[in-house]
Amino acid sequence: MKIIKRDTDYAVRALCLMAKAGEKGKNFSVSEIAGELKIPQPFLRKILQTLNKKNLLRSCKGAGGGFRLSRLPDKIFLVELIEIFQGKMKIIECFLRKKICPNKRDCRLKKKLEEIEKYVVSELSSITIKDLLE
Amino acid sequence: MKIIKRDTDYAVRALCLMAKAGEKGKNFSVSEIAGELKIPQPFLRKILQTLNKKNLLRSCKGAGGGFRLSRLPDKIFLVELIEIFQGKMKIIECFLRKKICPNKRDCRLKKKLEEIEKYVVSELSSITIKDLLE
DNA sequence: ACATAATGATACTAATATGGTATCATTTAT
DNA sequence: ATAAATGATACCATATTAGTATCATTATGT
Repeated sequence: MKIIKRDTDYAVRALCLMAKAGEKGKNFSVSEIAGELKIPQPFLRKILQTLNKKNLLRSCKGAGGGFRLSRLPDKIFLVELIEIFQGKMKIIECFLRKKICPNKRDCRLKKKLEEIEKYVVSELSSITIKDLLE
Repeated sequence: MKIIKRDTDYAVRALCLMAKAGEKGKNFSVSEIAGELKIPQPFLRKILQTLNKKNLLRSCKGAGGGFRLSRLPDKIFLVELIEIFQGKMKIIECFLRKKICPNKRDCRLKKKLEEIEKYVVSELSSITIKDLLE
């Protein structure tokens, strides 16, 4: 079972490319990036538009336009990207949906799952696009 | 994004029911469990058959037959159930698929993701059906 | 002004995974 | 023999994921 979906993956790669080449403020057109990374162009376009809406990129319309990073690579966190494209990770929810566990509040399992989830999120929060470059 | 799928969830609940009621060796028919837990019968049947194939249950055909646990509840691990129905969790794979990361072996990211994955698996391995009962 | 090259918005389609049914064969208790 | 169960397996329905198409808008260069 894969935890990272394709769009998240593509987003990460595109951001890395931009960060790598990144003289400050350089615009990248979708076709430029798609060509380089061999990602289907219109799909990537949708992805970058999403990143733009979420303020991770800034866009410029018109000839010579494109996208550029709106933050430094060390301020773009993996967990953020995952949440944008896949929503928050929920490890817990299902087991507890119909209170399989009789003593609701202080169930050991719930606590343990919450711990795991917190750990994962916090670790993923510590990874940035910059970390992927070096 | 939900990490636990429905069949895993149902499997857990069914096993819990069996463990809870469990005088040693008691058989449960599919319809009995499905009725109790309000799970669609034929779907649950498929799930229990899978558990039987994986030797978590033993089955008995014919009138009065059914399924029973083939292990003590404290020997049935969550992570095992997840892997049966959903395959191994793979956090890493995707980011590294097309070597987004240039220095292949000693990349910090890879190590970190591996760490996270190991932690999650080991923590899930420490949770058993028995833990869900008390 | 106009052609061109880009993104914005959005609707649509294709492929795959998930959730669930149906059915026939086999086994066992009564 | 019959009824009550599982075994095996093929099928169907729905949801999610992956990707395309298209028209509108905006900016640039001539």
